[in-house]
Amino acid sequence: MNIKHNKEEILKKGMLLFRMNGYHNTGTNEILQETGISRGSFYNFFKDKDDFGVQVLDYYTTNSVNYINEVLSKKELNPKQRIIHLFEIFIEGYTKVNYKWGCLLVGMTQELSGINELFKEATGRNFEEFIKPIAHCIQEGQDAGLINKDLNSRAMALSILGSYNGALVLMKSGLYQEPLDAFLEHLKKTLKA
Amino acid sequence: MNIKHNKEEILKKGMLLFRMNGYHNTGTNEILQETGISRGSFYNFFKDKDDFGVQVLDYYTTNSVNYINEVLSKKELNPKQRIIHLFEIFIEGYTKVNYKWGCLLVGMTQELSGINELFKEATGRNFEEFIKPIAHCIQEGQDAGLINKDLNSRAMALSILGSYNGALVLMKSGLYQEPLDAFLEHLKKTLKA
DNA sequence: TGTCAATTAGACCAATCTATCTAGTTACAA
DNA sequence: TTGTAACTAGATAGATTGGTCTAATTGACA
Repeated sequence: MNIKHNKEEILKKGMLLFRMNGYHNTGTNEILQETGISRGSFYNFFKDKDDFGVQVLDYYTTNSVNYINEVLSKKELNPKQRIIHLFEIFIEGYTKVNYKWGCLLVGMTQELSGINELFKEATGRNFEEFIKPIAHCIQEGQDAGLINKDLNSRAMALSILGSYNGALVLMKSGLYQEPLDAFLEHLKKTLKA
Repeated sequence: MNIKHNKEEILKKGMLLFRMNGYHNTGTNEILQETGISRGSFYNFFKDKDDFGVQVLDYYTTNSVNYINEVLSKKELNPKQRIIHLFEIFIEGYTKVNYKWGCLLVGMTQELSGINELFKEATGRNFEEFIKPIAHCIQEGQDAGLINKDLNSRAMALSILGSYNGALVLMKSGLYQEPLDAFLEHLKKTLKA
């Protein structure tokens, strides 16, 4: 009696494992064991581990960006409030899992972009997907006079996303909540009209 | 004819390898080959690979912080100018190696802090060493009225260091110079009196 | 029903991983 | 000179790695 699996559940589990334990530190055996899939099936779905890694990353970004779009389209808040709300939600999530997780995209960038062109292409492309909706919402805020125009919307999105990622790294390093609070303060100041 | 090695040259080479290729992606064999040291010597100097990793990280931080202290004590610049100058120098360095490197401390945090208590202790402790001199210089600038007091010096240092680290991640992901420029803009605005 | 491609199972493989172990060498102090 | 501890060399080990291979099974469609 063979068991059928679909790609998405494998990608989801891989996302979890890579995010918690890192790419090189997660073996294919662990993936097989955790998903209950057989080796043959895995290599039927994915060319190799790198191919799987890239697909996991794309899956992560797709889901994250969908969520971002959802939050950033809440009509009961103005554009500036939406941005702040978005990062408050994200940070609350990390607090709830005791600061043990990180952003998969940051992790993969750090671990792989320097040594593997396939992943470098993927991380750059995926970051662009994150930047787009944030820059768009900032632009809205700027047009409405709610957010200053010291930087154009893309540069401001880059600066904010960068600060956020850096705060997550500091959090994970053992500084916990403090850098996250500092980031939120910084964010509010950055957006000030 | 046995060859004598000293710990520092091994640490230096390990630093280079971990920084370029990551911790899990660098095997002990590669370390032995690159340093020319024998397996026996390596395990005479270091308890195991993790012990080596932590010592490499400490070595990296000690050197970096020494350099930071040097730059931040240049009397021909005022405290605010020194901070800006510091990050401009760092960024110039990354530009020169074609954005291929990253901060070892960020890399080790991302790869190891979530799964290894030894490294979590080390990364937190090492980040504190980076924060100290920066916060100190900010405090000087605030006392002199050159830097605003929207945040206390430590929180501002956290925010800046976080933003810087995040910008390096974006750089490495394939966005190259753009996030670095956005960071420098942000830095100047953050410090504005 | 018969056919065929997609999928699954898991044994197997070569390469690589970290770490240990023994034997030999060196430096230095008594 | 001898004793001792630090250091070096490199063979070896056992576990684990990513990936391949063959055979069996499945599902969809002719």
